[in-house]
Amino acid sequence: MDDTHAPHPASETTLYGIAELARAYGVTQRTIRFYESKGLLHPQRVGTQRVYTEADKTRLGLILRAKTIGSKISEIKTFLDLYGREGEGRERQLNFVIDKTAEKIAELEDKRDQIETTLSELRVIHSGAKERLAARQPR
Amino acid sequence: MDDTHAPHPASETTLYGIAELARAYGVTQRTIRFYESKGLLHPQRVGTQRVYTEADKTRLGLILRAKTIGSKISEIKTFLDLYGREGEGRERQLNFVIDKTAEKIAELEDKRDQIETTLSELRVIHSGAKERLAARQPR
DNA sequence: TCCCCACCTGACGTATACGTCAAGAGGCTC
DNA sequence: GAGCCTCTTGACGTATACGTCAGGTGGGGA
Repeated sequence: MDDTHAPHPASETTLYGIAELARAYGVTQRTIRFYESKGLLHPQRVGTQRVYTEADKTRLGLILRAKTIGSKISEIKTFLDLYGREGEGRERQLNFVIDKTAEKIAELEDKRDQIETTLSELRVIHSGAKERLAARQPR
Repeated sequence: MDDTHAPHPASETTLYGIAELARAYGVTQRTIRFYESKGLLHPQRVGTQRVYTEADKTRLGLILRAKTIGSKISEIKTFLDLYGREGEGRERQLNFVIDKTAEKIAELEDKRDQIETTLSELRVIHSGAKERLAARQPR
């Protein structure tokens, strides 16, 4: 019965070292430690070493996605809270979640629209340049 | 015939001072000068004072939009070149424009998709919280 | 003419997001 | 048990994007 270290099933109890996690997302270990220092991650420890669960991994994924869509790290903290705090039924909490999500939604919709505008402009430039190139080389 | 300073038509020859331009976009004069120092703007001068044309204003608008969708200033420079360089027919230029626009388009489409993903998640959280709040207050 | 106002150019300060050593500890292997 | 590898915690360095003085200039208005 030597299945104590079976790594394949990637079940809910799979654990990761910092190096694995870093490779999984293409970030450095320094980055992961930095996020922890900012209160975004709270891995367990085995002695001094950090051990990450599947949930931690998911959380890091959310952090990185939040970053690429333009959130600052200080904002990401409350952002993550929204994902985690749904369950809380206290009225103040609910109102907080409702307000903050509405705010974020409006913000992201605006950003998406600006991206769409830019996209259509870039497509015009792109196809225009292609046509002009084709015109120079009739065959 | 004292129409030498008619400011209303906002025609193509309307000129702006740095203060007006700053107010128009809600940025500081420092920011505008900073962008100039990075080669993003090239206003005319009257003595030492900067004078901006309608084209300069449009350009600043593009810069700010590029910023909000996540471009770094060093990237914005080549980005602006794409908008201006369409006319150039030299083959290398055309290929450069085609490649760079394709690159940017792919990048922005990816970012837009991540925003859409986040938006739907936030909408779920938002309406979920609203329902739960309604359930606590039957009337 | 004096003064204020808006503008100018450095130059240094600041917040964010990490990168990069330095120095040390625990575990594996030969 | 010596070397090597991976991980750890500081601590300082760096790039970006401005903010914030300090000190100076030119044009009006009272």
